[in-house]
Amino acid sequence: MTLPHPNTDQISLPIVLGVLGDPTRLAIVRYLASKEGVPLNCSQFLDLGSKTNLSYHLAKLREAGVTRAEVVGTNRMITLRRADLDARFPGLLDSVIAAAGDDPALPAVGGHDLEIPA
Amino acid sequence: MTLPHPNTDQISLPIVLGVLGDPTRLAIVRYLASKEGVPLNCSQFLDLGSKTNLSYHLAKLREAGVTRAEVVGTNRMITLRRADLDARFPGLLDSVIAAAGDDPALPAVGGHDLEIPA
DNA sequence: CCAATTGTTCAATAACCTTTGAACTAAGGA
DNA sequence: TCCTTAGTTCAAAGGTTATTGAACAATTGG
Repeated sequence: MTLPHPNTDQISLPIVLGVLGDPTRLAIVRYLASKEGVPLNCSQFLDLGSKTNLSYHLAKLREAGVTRAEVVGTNRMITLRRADLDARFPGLLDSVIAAAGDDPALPAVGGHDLEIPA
Repeated sequence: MTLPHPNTDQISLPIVLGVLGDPTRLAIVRYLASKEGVPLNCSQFLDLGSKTNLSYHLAKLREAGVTRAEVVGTNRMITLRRADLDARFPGLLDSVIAAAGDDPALPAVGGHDLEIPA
Protein backbone atom coordinates (compact mmCIF):
# COMPACT_ATOMS: atom_id res chain seq x y z
CA MET A 1 0.00 0.00 0.00
CA THR A 2 2.67 2.50 1.00
CA LEU A 3 5.30 3.25 -1.60
CA PRO A 4 9.03 2.82 -0.86
CA HIS A 5 10.99 5.91 0.18
CA PRO A 6 14.59 6.20 1.36
CA ASN A 7 14.94 7.53 4.87
CA THR A 8 16.70 10.80 5.37
CA ASP A 9 20.18 9.45 5.99
CA GLN A 10 19.98 7.28 2.90
CA ILE A 11 19.50 10.24 0.57
CA SER A 12 22.56 10.47 -1.67
CA LEU A 13 23.96 13.74 -3.02
CA PRO A 14 25.01 12.49 -6.47
CA ILE A 15 21.69 10.72 -6.93
CA VAL A 16 19.72 13.85 -5.94
CA LEU A 17 21.80 16.01 -8.27
CA GLY A 18 21.45 13.54 -11.09
CA VAL A 19 17.71 13.34 -10.64
CA LEU A 20 17.42 17.14 -10.62
CA GLY A 21 19.50 17.32 -13.78
CA ASP A 22 16.47 16.80 -15.96
CA PRO A 23 14.25 19.68 -17.08
CA THR A 24 10.99 17.83 -16.53
CA ARG A 25 11.90 16.83 -12.99
CA LEU A 26 13.23 20.27 -12.21
CA ALA A 27 9.90 21.70 -13.35
CA ILE A 28 8.05 19.27 -11.08
CA VAL A 29 10.17 20.29 -8.10
CA ARG A 30 9.78 23.96 -8.88
CA TYR A 31 6.02 23.59 -9.06
CA LEU A 32 5.88 21.59 -5.83
CA ALA A 33 7.94 24.29 -4.14
CA SER A 34 5.58 27.00 -5.37
CA LYS A 35 2.64 25.12 -3.86
CA GLU A 36 4.41 24.02 -0.73
CA GLY A 37 2.14 22.50 1.89
CA VAL A 38 -0.47 21.63 -0.71
CA PRO A 39 -0.30 17.95 -1.69
CA LEU A 40 -0.72 17.52 -5.42
CA ASN A 41 -1.70 14.45 -7.38
CA CYS A 42 0.08 13.36 -10.52
CA SER A 43 -2.53 14.80 -12.86
CA GLN A 44 -1.45 18.30 -11.88
CA PHE A 45 1.73 17.77 -13.88
CA LEU A 46 0.23 16.53 -17.13
CA ASP A 47 1.45 19.67 -18.92
CA LEU A 48 4.97 18.30 -18.50
CA GLY A 49 4.51 14.95 -20.20
CA SER A 50 2.32 11.93 -20.76
CA LYS A 51 0.80 10.04 -17.86
CA THR A 52 3.29 7.21 -18.33
CA ASN A 53 6.22 9.54 -18.52
CA LEU A 54 5.20 11.41 -15.38
CA SER A 55 4.83 8.15 -13.52
CA TYR A 56 8.44 7.45 -14.47
CA HIS A 57 9.79 10.85 -13.42
CA LEU A 58 7.80 10.95 -10.20
CA ALA A 59 9.13 7.52 -9.27
CA LYS A 60 12.68 8.77 -9.84
CA LEU A 61 12.09 11.77 -7.59
CA ARG A 62 10.54 9.60 -4.90
CA GLU A 63 13.28 6.95 -5.02
CA ALA A 64 15.93 9.65 -4.75
CA GLY A 65 14.23 11.04 -1.64
CA VAL A 66 13.26 14.37 -3.18
CA THR A 67 9.51 13.84 -2.95
CA ARG A 68 7.11 11.86 -0.83
CA ALA A 69 4.10 10.10 -2.32
CA GLU A 70 1.17 9.09 -0.16
CA VAL A 71 -1.55 6.81 -1.45
CA VAL A 72 -5.01 8.33 -0.94
CA GLY A 73 -7.66 6.35 -2.74
CA THR A 74 -6.68 6.17 -6.38
CA ASN A 75 -4.50 9.25 -5.99
CA ARG A 76 -0.86 9.62 -5.02
CA MET A 77 -0.45 12.84 -3.13
CA ILE A 78 3.00 14.27 -3.84
CA THR A 79 4.93 16.59 -1.54
CA LEU A 80 8.46 17.94 -1.46
CA ARG A 81 10.62 16.44 1.30
CA ARG A 82 11.90 19.88 2.19
CA ALA A 83 12.68 19.28 5.85
CA ASP A 84 14.56 16.09 5.07
CA LEU A 85 16.52 17.66 2.24
CA ASP A 86 17.32 20.75 4.30
CA ALA A 87 18.56 18.57 7.13
CA ARG A 88 20.75 16.49 4.86
CA PHE A 89 21.96 19.16 2.42
CA PRO A 90 21.46 22.60 3.98
CA GLY A 91 20.71 25.32 1.46
CA LEU A 92 20.82 23.05 -1.56
CA LEU A 93 17.13 22.90 -2.34
CA ASP A 94 16.68 26.65 -1.85
CA SER A 95 19.49 27.52 -4.22
CA VAL A 96 18.26 25.06 -6.84
CA ILE A 97 14.72 26.41 -6.67
CA ALA A 98 15.93 30.00 -6.78
CA ALA A 99 18.10 29.22 -9.81
CA ALA A 100 15.27 27.36 -11.52
CA GLY A 101 12.92 30.27 -10.89
CA ASP A 102 15.08 32.51 -13.04
CA ASP A 103 15.35 30.13 -15.95
CA PRO A 104 13.02 30.84 -18.89
CA ALA A 105 14.31 27.73 -20.69
CA LEU A 106 12.73 25.38 -18.18
CA PRO A 107 9.27 23.99 -18.88
CA ALA A 108 6.49 25.19 -16.59
CA VAL A 109 3.15 23.85 -15.56
CA GLY A 110 0.97 25.78 -17.97
CA GLY A 111 -1.68 28.28 -17.03
CA HIS A 112 -0.91 28.02 -13.35
CA ASP A 113 0.68 30.66 -11.22
CA LEU A 114 4.17 29.83 -10.02
CA GLU A 115 4.21 32.62 -7.46
CA ILE A 116 3.01 31.96 -3.97
CA PRO A 117 -0.19 34.04 -3.54
CA ALA A 118 -0.16 36.76 -0.90
CA MET B 1 44.68 26.68 -28.84
CA THR B 2 42.08 27.82 -26.35
CA LEU B 3 39.43 25.30 -25.43
CA PRO B 4 35.71 26.07 -25.82
CA HIS B 5 33.83 27.27 -22.72
CA PRO B 6 30.26 28.53 -22.40
CA ASN B 7 30.02 32.11 -21.23
CA THR B 8 28.35 32.78 -17.93
CA ASP B 9 24.86 33.42 -19.24
CA GLN B 10 24.96 30.21 -21.26
CA ILE B 11 25.48 28.03 -18.20
CA SER B 12 22.38 25.87 -17.80
CA LEU B 13 21.04 24.70 -14.45
CA PRO B 14 19.89 21.23 -15.51
CA ILE B 15 23.16 20.62 -17.33
CA VAL B 16 25.21 21.70 -14.30
CA LEU B 17 23.14 19.52 -11.97
CA GLY B 18 23.36 16.58 -14.33
CA VAL B 19 27.11 16.94 -14.61
CA LEU B 20 27.50 17.12 -10.84
CA GLY B 21 25.36 14.01 -10.47
CA ASP B 22 28.34 11.77 -10.97
CA PRO B 23 30.61 10.73 -8.09
CA THR B 24 33.84 11.13 -10.03
CA ARG B 25 32.99 14.64 -11.18
CA LEU B 26 31.73 15.60 -7.74
CA ALA B 27 35.08 14.46 -6.34
CA ILE B 28 36.91 16.58 -8.90
CA VAL B 29 34.87 19.64 -7.97
CA ARG B 30 35.34 19.02 -4.27
CA TYR B 31 39.07 18.76 -4.72
CA LEU B 32 39.21 21.90 -6.86
CA ALA B 33 37.25 23.74 -4.19
CA SER B 34 39.65 22.58 -1.49
CA LYS B 35 42.57 23.97 -3.50
CA GLU B 36 40.82 27.07 -4.69
CA GLY B 37 43.07 29.58 -6.37
CA VAL B 38 45.64 26.92 -7.21
CA PRO B 39 45.37 25.80 -10.84
CA LEU B 40 45.73 22.04 -11.13
CA ASN B 41 46.62 19.95 -14.10
CA CYS B 42 44.78 16.78 -15.03
CA SER B 43 47.40 14.47 -13.54
CA GLN B 44 46.40 15.60 -10.06
CA PHE B 45 43.19 13.63 -10.43
CA LEU B 46 44.61 10.31 -11.57
CA ASP B 47 43.43 8.68 -8.32
CA LEU B 48 39.89 9.07 -9.63
CA GLY B 49 40.25 7.24 -12.91
CA SER B 50 42.37 6.53 -15.95
CA LYS B 51 43.86 9.32 -18.00
CA THR B 52 41.31 8.76 -20.74
CA ASN B 53 38.43 8.69 -18.34
CA LEU B 54 39.53 11.89 -16.62
CA SER B 55 39.84 13.59 -19.98
CA TYR B 56 36.20 12.67 -20.55
CA HIS B 57 34.95 13.89 -17.16
CA LEU B 58 37.00 17.08 -17.25
CA ALA B 59 35.59 17.87 -20.69
CA LYS B 60 32.06 17.42 -19.33
CA LEU B 61 32.76 19.80 -16.47
CA ARG B 62 34.30 22.36 -18.80
CA GLU B 63 31.51 22.16 -21.37
CA ALA B 64 28.92 22.61 -18.62
CA GLY B 65 30.70 25.75 -17.42
CA VAL B 66 31.73 24.34 -14.06
CA THR B 67 35.46 24.49 -14.68
CA ARG B 68 37.85 26.48 -16.81
CA ALA B 69 40.80 24.87 -18.57
CA GLU B 70 43.72 26.93 -19.74
CA VAL B 71 46.38 25.52 -22.03
CA VAL B 72 49.87 26.07 -20.64
CA GLY B 73 52.45 24.16 -22.60
CA THR B 74 51.41 20.54 -22.61
CA ASN B 75 49.32 21.08 -19.48
CA ARG B 76 45.72 22.09 -19.04
CA MET B 77 45.38 24.13 -15.91
CA ILE B 78 41.98 23.53 -14.36
CA THR B 79 40.13 25.96 -12.10
CA LEU B 80 36.63 26.14 -10.67
CA ARG B 81 34.50 28.88 -12.26
CA ARG B 82 33.32 29.94 -8.83
CA ALA B 83 32.58 33.58 -9.58
CA ASP B 84 30.60 32.70 -12.69
CA LEU B 85 28.64 29.97 -10.94
CA ASP B 86 27.95 32.19 -7.93
CA ALA B 87 26.73 34.94 -10.21
CA ARG B 88 24.45 32.63 -12.14
CA PHE B 89 23.25 30.34 -9.33
CA PRO B 90 23.87 32.04 -5.98
CA GLY B 91 24.62 29.63 -3.16
CA LEU B 92 24.40 26.52 -5.28
CA LEU B 93 28.07 25.65 -5.45
CA ASP B 94 28.61 26.31 -1.76
CA SER B 95 25.78 24.04 -0.72
CA VAL B 96 26.90 21.28 -3.08
CA ILE B 97 30.47 21.45 -1.81
CA ALA B 98 29.34 21.52 1.81
CA ALA B 99 27.10 18.52 1.22
CA ALA B 100 29.85 16.65 -0.64
CA GLY B 101 32.28 17.35 2.18
CA ASP B 102 30.13 15.36 4.58
CA ASP B 103 29.74 12.35 2.34
CA PRO B 104 32.02 9.41 3.12
CA ALA B 105 30.64 7.51 0.12
CA LEU B 106 32.23 9.88 -2.37
CA PRO B 107 35.64 9.06 -3.82
CA ALA B 108 38.49 11.33 -2.82
CA VAL B 109 41.83 12.26 -4.25
CA GLY B 110 43.99 9.88 -2.26
CA GLY B 111 46.65 10.93 0.19
CA HIS B 112 45.95 14.61 -0.21
CA ASP B 113 44.38 16.86 2.38
CA LEU B 114 40.89 18.05 1.53
CA GLU B 115 40.91 20.74 4.22
CA ILE B 116 42.09 24.21 3.42
CA PRO B 117 45.31 24.68 5.41
CA ALA B 118 45.30 27.39 8.07
C1' DC C 1 -22.68 -4.23 -10.63
C1' DC C 2 -20.84 -0.96 -14.19
C1' DA C 3 -18.18 2.62 -15.65
C1' DA C 4 -15.03 6.27 -15.07
C1' DT C 5 -10.84 7.99 -12.93
C1' DT C 6 -5.93 7.45 -11.36
C1' DG C 7 -2.00 5.76 -11.86
C1' DT C 8 1.28 1.62 -12.63
C1' DT C 9 3.69 -1.98 -15.29
C1' DC C 10 5.52 -3.93 -19.39
C1' DA C 11 8.10 -4.27 -23.70
C1' DA C 12 10.20 -1.84 -27.17
C1' DT C 13 13.01 1.70 -28.99
C1' DA C 14 16.26 5.28 -29.50
C1' DA C 15 19.38 8.03 -27.41
C1' DC C 16 22.90 8.93 -24.38
C1' DC C 17 26.64 7.83 -20.76
C1' DT C 18 30.74 5.60 -18.92
C1' DT C 19 34.77 3.08 -19.46
C1' DT C 20 38.47 0.95 -21.97
C1' DG C 21 42.92 0.51 -24.92
C1' DA C 22 45.27 1.90 -28.90
C1' DA C 23 46.76 5.48 -31.56
C1' DC C 24 47.65 10.14 -31.83
C1' DT C 25 49.34 15.32 -31.21
C1' DA C 26 51.97 18.83 -29.19
C1' DA C 27 55.44 20.84 -26.18
C1' DG C 28 59.78 20.49 -23.57
C1' DG C 29 64.23 18.75 -22.19
C1' DA C 30 68.67 16.16 -22.96
C1' DT D 1 66.96 15.28 -33.11
C1' DC D 2 65.03 11.96 -30.02
C1' DC D 3 62.60 10.85 -26.11
C1' DT D 4 59.49 11.84 -22.50
C1' DT D 5 55.50 13.98 -20.58
C1' DA D 6 50.66 15.63 -20.85
C1' DG D 7 46.62 15.08 -22.65
C1' DT D 8 43.25 14.17 -26.62
C1' DT D 9 40.67 11.42 -30.02
C1' DC D 10 38.71 7.32 -31.77
C1' DA D 11 35.98 3.16 -31.93
C1' DA D 12 33.88 -0.30 -29.42
C1' DA D 13 31.40 -2.36 -25.72
C1' DG D 14 28.06 -2.37 -22.19
C1' DG D 15 24.93 0.07 -19.32
C1' DT D 16 21.51 3.36 -18.19
C1' DT D 17 17.82 6.82 -19.37
C1' DA D 18 13.78 8.80 -21.49
C1' DT D 19 9.72 8.16 -24.04
C1' DT D 20 5.82 5.71 -26.01
C1' DG D 21 1.43 2.83 -26.39
C1' DA D 22 -1.04 -1.04 -24.82
C1' DA D 23 -2.57 -3.47 -21.10
C1' DC D 24 -3.37 -3.72 -16.32
C1' DA D 25 -4.95 -2.80 -11.25
C1' DA D 26 -7.52 -0.31 -7.76
C1' DT D 27 -10.77 2.88 -6.02
C1' DT D 28 -14.88 5.54 -6.31
C1' DG D 29 -19.43 7.16 -7.89
C1' DG D 30 -23.83 6.14 -10.10
